[in-house]
Amino acid sequence: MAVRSVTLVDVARRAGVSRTTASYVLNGRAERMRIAPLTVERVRSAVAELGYRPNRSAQTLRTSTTSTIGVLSDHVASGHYASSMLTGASAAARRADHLVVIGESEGDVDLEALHIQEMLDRQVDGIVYARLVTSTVIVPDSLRDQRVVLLNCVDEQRSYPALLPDERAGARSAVETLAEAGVAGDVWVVGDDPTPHALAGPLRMAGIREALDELGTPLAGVVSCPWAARDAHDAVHHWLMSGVRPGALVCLNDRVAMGAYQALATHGLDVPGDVSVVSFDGTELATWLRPPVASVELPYTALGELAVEALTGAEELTPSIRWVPMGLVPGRSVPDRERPFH
Amino acid sequence: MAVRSVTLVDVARRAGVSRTTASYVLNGRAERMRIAPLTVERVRSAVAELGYRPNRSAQTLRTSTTSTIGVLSDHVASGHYASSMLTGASAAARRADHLVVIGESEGDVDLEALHIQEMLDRQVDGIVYARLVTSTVIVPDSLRDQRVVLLNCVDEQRSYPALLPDERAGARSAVETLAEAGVAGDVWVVGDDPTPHALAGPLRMAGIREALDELGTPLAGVVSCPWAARDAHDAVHHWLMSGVRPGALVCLNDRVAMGAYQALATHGLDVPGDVSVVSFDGTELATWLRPPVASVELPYTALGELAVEALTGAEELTPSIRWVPMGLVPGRSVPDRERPFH
DNA sequence: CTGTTAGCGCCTTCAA
DNA sequence: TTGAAGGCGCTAACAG
Repeated sequence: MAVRSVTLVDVARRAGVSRTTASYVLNGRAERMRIAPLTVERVRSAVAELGYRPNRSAQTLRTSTTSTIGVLSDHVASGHYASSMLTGASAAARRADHLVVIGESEGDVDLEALHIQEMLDRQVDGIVYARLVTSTVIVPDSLRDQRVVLLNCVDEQRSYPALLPDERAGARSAVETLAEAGVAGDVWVVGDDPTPHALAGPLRMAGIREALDELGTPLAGVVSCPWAARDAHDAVHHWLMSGVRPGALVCLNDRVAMGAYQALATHGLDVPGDVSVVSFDGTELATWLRPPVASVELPYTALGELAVEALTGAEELTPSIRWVPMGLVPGRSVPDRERPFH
Repeated sequence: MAVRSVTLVDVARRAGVSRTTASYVLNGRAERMRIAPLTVERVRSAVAELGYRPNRSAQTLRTSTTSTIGVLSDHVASGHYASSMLTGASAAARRADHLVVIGESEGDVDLEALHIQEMLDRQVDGIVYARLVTSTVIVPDSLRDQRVVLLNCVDEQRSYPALLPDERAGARSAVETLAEAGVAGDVWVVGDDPTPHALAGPLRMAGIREALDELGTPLAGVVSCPWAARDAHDAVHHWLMSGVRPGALVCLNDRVAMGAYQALATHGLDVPGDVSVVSFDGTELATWLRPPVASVELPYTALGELAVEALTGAEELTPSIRWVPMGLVPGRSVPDRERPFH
């Protein structure tokens, strides 16, 4: 334990060179300093033989950098699927030889402040400020002048670079999926119920409307309900009671789709035989439904990766919004496209 | 940015004392060093007025401690609900004035080794070695002689402290729930299909058998299937085709319960009217089903908290297994207990 | 290419 | 109580 670890001096001695030379070699300045290849080799071997590892704290004290990225979130690490954002962040960090430290505020501003303080004290090289639900945020003052990237949120003043799921484009691809299957003629939306500060709902609606417009097909109607399985079930059930028989449903998230499925089943309606369904979020739940529902996926992993890449990369950070593409998790909730034989 | 931050010297000067004194005050040695209360006060104010924050790297360089805990996991951060372990870890760390750094190996040993290296380089004060699925592991050699706590796993040699969900007790409470509702007379298990290295299945089965034994009721039977919604549906559907009409199902996890629900619905069986159901894992899925299924919850948050508390606490770490209680997420999948009127 | 020198900010004797 | 001094391990400018 306290075996006094191997230091640069040891390496230098072993390689028969000066500390300076050893340092240069390890910092990739051998070239510039025109150090003999043989010398470089000797240093390298010494490092290997001794199992030398630079002392990060010493390096930090000297350079004020830590090769560490902080990820600050409200609930991202907990409960939900959104934590795959951390997977993306961790992977990207690894690639850049960085490590990720996390801080979950659980929506508590004071807790958040403490985490920020801890991270700044540790001189993280950058901070990802993330939200579980796409929203507009007020970035704490303590983060001013720090390297920050907003993930799944934007600040009112647009003074930070932000990464957001491209919900509009995602919504369009949902509609296109229906169109390709030839069932875009009678499309209903289930779940329109914008939560304050949540941006996804309106964007999804906008994308759906746009796509239908281009197809020259009107939106048949909207069934409003909160984004929860139970509420969706009740709303759709009630709605179906009125005798409507929709051709296709666009559910604004997977839980809503689950509720809709339950109601459709109660009414003896088959998916995709009688009704086609597409959904949003692309959670595992989508694949568990029978049949699995085609769902426009929230690109959490990509968001995490891009945020960390921006922070670890050399490019300057400039205020901007970057829309990250959403993929489509295929399902069997839409009929196979009729393929003309030729 | 490079405004040369406030250092201890500044504080000392401002307080009109020596660096030594300031240091003592900040490290809680004022008492022992018999420093005048007034002096202490002056230092405290100086700290506040200057917004002084000790430089962590300098402290680390000097003390070899970082107030940082590493959490190493295979997939815990990703996709699944298990990430609430990180919430627990983060919260416990915060309470102990520590921060959590994460490393996700994605099941790759080399990647894991790299993360371990990074963490050790940064001199984390302890490491949580975690697994998404309860399993037996081989702890990497590089972790020997480090402060390590195993979370949701054990090593063959039992040479580390380990935290495991108390599956047996959890299973017993599942059966008790059925018994209290008076429906423990015809209990079937759905999902027995032990994955290699996964420990939960056998423990759950054992607990169920024990509890039934004590009730003097035999286990009616077992429907085997992998722990997936689709497989469970198919297995239960097939089984019901044979005409069996079970009184109660213990599903070995929530996805299995979901599949069972689907099959029961197909056969016109009502939950809990015709069949009672209890399940395991306590994921959100359990609450989304109709009716929500009562589920024995995996205590991920508690596991995370306990692991970090063990690491940040003063007590010595000794090899052991600590069984962490599993709560019951209530549902409406079991009839209300008949309450005698009196 | 190399050795020297100077800190980075903090903790911790030691002698005053 | 305090000032001086050493050192944690490393980087980097500078004069050979």
